[in-house]
Amino acid sequence: MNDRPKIKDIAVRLGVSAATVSRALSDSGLVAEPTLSRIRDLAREMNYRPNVSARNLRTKKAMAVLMVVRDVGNPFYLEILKGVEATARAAGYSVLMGNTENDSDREVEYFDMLRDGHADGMILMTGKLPEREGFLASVADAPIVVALEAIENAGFPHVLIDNQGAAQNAVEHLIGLGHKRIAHVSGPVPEIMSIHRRDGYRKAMAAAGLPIPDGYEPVGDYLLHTGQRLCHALFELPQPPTAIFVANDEMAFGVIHELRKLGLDVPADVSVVGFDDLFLSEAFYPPLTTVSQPRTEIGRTAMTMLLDILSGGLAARQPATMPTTLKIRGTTAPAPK
Amino acid sequence: MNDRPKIKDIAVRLGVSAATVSRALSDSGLVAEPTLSRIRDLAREMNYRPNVSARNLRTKKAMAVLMVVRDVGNPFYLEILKGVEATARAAGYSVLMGNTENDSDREVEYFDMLRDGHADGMILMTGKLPEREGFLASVADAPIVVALEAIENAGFPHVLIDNQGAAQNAVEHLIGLGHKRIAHVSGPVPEIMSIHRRDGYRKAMAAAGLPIPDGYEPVGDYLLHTGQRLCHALFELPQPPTAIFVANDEMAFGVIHELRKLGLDVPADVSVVGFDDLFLSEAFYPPLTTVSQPRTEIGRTAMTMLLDILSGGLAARQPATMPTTLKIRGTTAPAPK
DNA sequence: ATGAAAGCGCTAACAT
DNA sequence: ATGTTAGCGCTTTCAT
Repeated sequence: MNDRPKIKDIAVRLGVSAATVSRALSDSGLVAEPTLSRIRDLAREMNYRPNVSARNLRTKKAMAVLMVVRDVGNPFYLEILKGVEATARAAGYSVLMGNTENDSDREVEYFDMLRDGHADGMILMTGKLPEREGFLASVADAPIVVALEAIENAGFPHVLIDNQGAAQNAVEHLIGLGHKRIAHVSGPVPEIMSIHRRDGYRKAMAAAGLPIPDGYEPVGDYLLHTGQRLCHALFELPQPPTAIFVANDEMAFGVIHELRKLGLDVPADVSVVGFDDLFLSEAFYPPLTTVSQPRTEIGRTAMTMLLDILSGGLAARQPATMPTTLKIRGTTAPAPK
Repeated sequence: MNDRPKIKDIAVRLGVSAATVSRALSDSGLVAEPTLSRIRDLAREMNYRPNVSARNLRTKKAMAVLMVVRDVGNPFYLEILKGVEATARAAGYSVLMGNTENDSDREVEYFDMLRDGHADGMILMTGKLPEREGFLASVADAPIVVALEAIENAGFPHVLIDNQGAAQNAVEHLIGLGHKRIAHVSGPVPEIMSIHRRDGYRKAMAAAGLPIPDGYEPVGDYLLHTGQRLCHALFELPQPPTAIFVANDEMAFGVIHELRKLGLDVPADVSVVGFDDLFLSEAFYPPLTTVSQPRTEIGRTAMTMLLDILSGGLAARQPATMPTTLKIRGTTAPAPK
């Protein structure tokens, strides 16, 4: 296992030069037929694999891209990864996963991996840049595509969904069902994605002339147990809601779980809408009404953009916006009397 | 971004040799104090990062390990990844994710990544080796740790759970509740993990003197919709079960979803036990009774073993067996009259 | 304690 | 169409 053959071994055994072997193995079309086959055959026979470090050093490419997310633990990212991976593989790139856990140091680390040649480009899905002065300037011309989240004023190409529109649409569905007291469990709010979804909620409420009472917009963090906690708080208000629009499915599961503990029926007493459409959302009970995003497609698009940049193309300056659909399932029903 | 400083840049600016810079930056303890600090300061100031390809080429190490799973789409692996990653990072290694989707070609590809220097070692979680003659021999002495699944006759160190014992325990719980007609939705059955879980089921049934009627052991593949399909088939049998032990949570969700469609109540009409304890299993309705595995711990242990091998240590020859616990929640109840 | 020089395995000019 | 040569950026003998 450890005595890996190198190009020179093949060259010596065949009485040709290392360069010829290299050329033959890289489909350069510069090696003539008797030699070509002999080299390829022997390479296969010897189970030859080019040493990536040597090649990368020479070509200054890693043929790898970095996909950085804020939490690998969130299955939501997995399908995006699949889209990214499929597209990357087809182009001969491999994909490295980066996990920041919202830690600024780790964010920096992944940017460093770009600089030290670990990867050639990056798909960033953590709505922020490391908090260091001058950081933005130092990476402004790096091959980076931002997906799902937005990084403003950086000039990076983006792949987005219309969070505000989708949220508004979801809340309108609730309003159409006759709900008046609709609360919103939001994401971490300084972040753009959370703000957009909340804006959509507010816009729908305003358009319908519905008030947003104090305490109707608790701020969450996309985690299951936070959904539980915030739901509990909501029902200690003097006027609890009859419907809740939750910023993601994971928290929505927590909300529904807590509702059940409180003895409330979903959707008879309280309607719930989520956002993401996780693979379990339909099998959940009741099947979750939620906003579905084309995740694989998002991954594919982001990677395609990145490949474009990597091959010298100029990336689109306006973001690609992917369509969402509201999946109306079992957690929403007409408002109780 | 593209004009990355190299060791020589630092050396020139400081009037020292490249070798000294390299030594200073690698904590070799061979550089004296006035120089040492000057080098380190300048390196930081210039934001220097050693080029990994050059370093790896020279040292013949990648400082990376490969974690290969059969389906990145399964959230089950994410927590294991977290354990692996934490341990790896602490030792200065990064972790690459490999996804085989049960495709033999892709399996080979990841083994190749070991040979071409992409990674130094591998944590394998796909209960099988690529089907090529002589393959086992060709990788027998590679730094590989097998986790969750077993690869027999290969001499690789393993991190396992007692699948059979845990399964048996789960079924005994059902039996203790008075169930007689207990079915088992298994995993893909030529594979050892699936077989062990099924053996546990059979053992418990045999010990209680309970028969396993025809059709009571449908073979699945760990996927949600397969759980649905197999559950449906189970209830077309002349004597349907009153309890089902399902080989993983994902299929268990499908089973429960289907049960509901069939108008059957869980757990009043049918009890269900899963295996895995996914992060959503408790928030599911009813909260899923299931076998919980120490996932993070499994990842940590596997990576620790791999580090040990990588640093020249001899790996334990007998597998590390991690404890499981049966979480009794809301999907199991006494057998209906 | 530091420098000089060699070389990891590969690819890409530049010859021929 | 193939060989020769140089060098990617780093670490590591071997000198001094």
